[in-house]
This record gives sequence, C-alpha cells and structure tokens, in this order.
Amino acid sequence: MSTITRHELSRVGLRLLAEHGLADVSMRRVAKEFDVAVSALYWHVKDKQSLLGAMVDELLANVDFAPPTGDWRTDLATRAELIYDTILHTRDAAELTASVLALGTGGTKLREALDEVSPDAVTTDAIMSLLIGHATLHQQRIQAQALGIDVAPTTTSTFRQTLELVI
Amino acid sequence: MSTITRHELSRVGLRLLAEHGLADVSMRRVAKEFDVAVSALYWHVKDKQSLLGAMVDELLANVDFAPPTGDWRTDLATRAELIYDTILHTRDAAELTASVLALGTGGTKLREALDEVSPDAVTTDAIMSLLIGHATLHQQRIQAQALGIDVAPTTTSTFRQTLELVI
DNA sequence: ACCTGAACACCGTTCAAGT
DNA sequence: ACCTGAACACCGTTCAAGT
Repeated sequence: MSTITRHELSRVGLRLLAEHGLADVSMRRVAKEFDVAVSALYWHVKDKQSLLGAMVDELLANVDFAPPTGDWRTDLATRAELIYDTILHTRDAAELTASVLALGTGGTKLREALDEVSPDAVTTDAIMSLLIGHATLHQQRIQAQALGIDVAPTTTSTFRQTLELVI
Repeated sequence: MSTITRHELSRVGLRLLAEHGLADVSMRRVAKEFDVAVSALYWHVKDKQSLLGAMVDELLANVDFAPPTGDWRTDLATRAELIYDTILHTRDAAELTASVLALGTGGTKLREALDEVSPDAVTTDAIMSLLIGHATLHQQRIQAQALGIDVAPTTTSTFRQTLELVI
C-alpha cells in the first residue's frame, strides 16, 4: 500500500483504533495493513509501546489551541475540554492515552498545552488526572453499554461539571 | 493446593499481581497456581474480566472506613486517601482498578464509600476521576522508572495536593 | 458437580538470512 | 537500508468427554 514511516504507521494505528478498538491494534494487524511481515515493523519502531506513543502524538497533533487570553481559568477549561473531546471522540483513546502518558512514551504535547496556561504545577496535575480519570471511566462505560453489558453507574457527571470544582 | 472458590481465586490473583504484575495475571498462570487445567477456571468464573473484578473487590474488602464525623471535607479526604494508598500499595493495582471500575465488573464498594460522605454526585465523580487518574499516572511512572526507562515527568504532585483543589 | 485435553484463533519479539 | 520466514514463548475461550 503506502511506504512505511513512523507517521504512516501511527495513522494506520489510529484508523484501526477508531474502526476496531484497541484490542485490534496489534503489530500483526498493522503489518497486514501494510502488506508486510510483522517483523518488518520492528525496523521502524522499537516496540509496540512506542507505536502507541506515536499514535497519541498523532491524535493530538491535529488539535490546535487558541493563544492564551490572559484569564487562566477560561484558558485552562477550554484547553482541557478540547483535549477531553478529542480523546472521547475516538474509541478506546482514553485507555490508550492513559497508558502512553503513564509510561511516558508520548503525549508530551498534552501536558505542555495545559502547562502553558496553568497557574501552577499542582493545578496542571489535577487537571491531567481528572482528564485521564474521567475519560477512562466514561469511555469504557459507553463501550460496555454498547456491548449490552449492564454496568453499575460509575461516573454520571460531565467532565465540565467536575472540572469546575477544580478551576 | 487449595480448593478453587471465587474467593480463593481472587486471593491468588492478587498475590500474582503483587509479585509479578498485571501482565502475569493470566488465566493459565492462575490455573497453574491451583495445579488444574486452564479450562477448570471457567467453571468458577465467567471470564477473565470477572476474575479481575473479584480481585478489586477483595483488595478493597480489607479496607475499613471510619464512620462519618459530620465534616464531609475531612471524611471525603480521609476515605479517598485511604483508597488511594491501598491501590498504590499493590503493583499495577491502579490499572486494574481503572479497568474494573470502568467496565463495571467490580469495585462498587469504592464508590459507595465515597458517596456515603460526599455532599453530591458531582463531587464523588470528581474524586473518583482524580483518584483513578492520579493513581494511573503515578503508579505506572514508578514502574517505568524501576525498569530504567527515563520518563518525561507527568504528575509530580501528591494526590493530597490535587485533592485539596477539589475539596 | 467439577475437571481434563485438545483445539482454535490469536499475541509480541527476536534473529538469521535474504535483496 | 529494509524486509522475510520461522521460531519462541506465550495468550483467552470453548467444548466434548470424562469421573
């Protein structure tokens, strides 16, 4: 199909994620998409985790943040919501981002975008935790419902509502 | 070894988690611990996810919360920190709890304990998200460091610090 | 009621060998 | 420089068959 590059690899990974979910983003599945042997991927990426990292970077690459207005509360809320919506928009992206962020294999842009308008590190940390936590709890619940599993309600508030408690 | 019960199953699962991490909590590995065939487990639990659910329930079963004092801020902070510390105490328990809570296969006690002392649902949700988010980001970073991987710092604040922004 | 054995359809990663 | 083929050491789940 197309030539294998880190960028093309993460694009294909994101497509598989959106269409089939995180479980189907396997090295073998990605390789099949390029019509190459699995082992060929290991020339372009160190391991699966670094592919996942590249995917998160790619996901956030298309988000552009408005320049700071001066009111940090508004700025922080706007940016956090923009990131939240981007993550929630793609299936399993919450789980993916959580894993990548935690292992530090990508997603640095996320923290930078928040840090730029945040008054201090603790607030940034709180927003990040809230973002990842809420997205994880919310998104997977959506899926479970889609699969017909009835779920004990965990999070029912919107991200915005919880956000306002911090900001 | 011992007879296979749901309870004994989750105890063994938690032991494997603590000693070898979530990746090593496989149905095959658990079966080996009981010296039975993998398929034997499926008579006792529906699937792996329900085993993980039982593990989280078992993890929180030993936590006992002090009765409400009347001051919800103190109560909520104390309980949240107690849960946080319990989760952080066992390797990979953050990731486990996040997954279980999200899929609703266990961990109902967690939300109940917070709800009992929380002024409203939004606050409970915020605390839960903060708890899961912070624990996930923090714990996996610890591990990555242990593996010698150098990680871009994500969360540096303590849970307590971020908690105080909400309460 | 409880367990075995075998099968099915997968995984991530490595590595000698090829072009 | 880039890729193949084969192997290694695993997965979760199902199901007929046994006791």
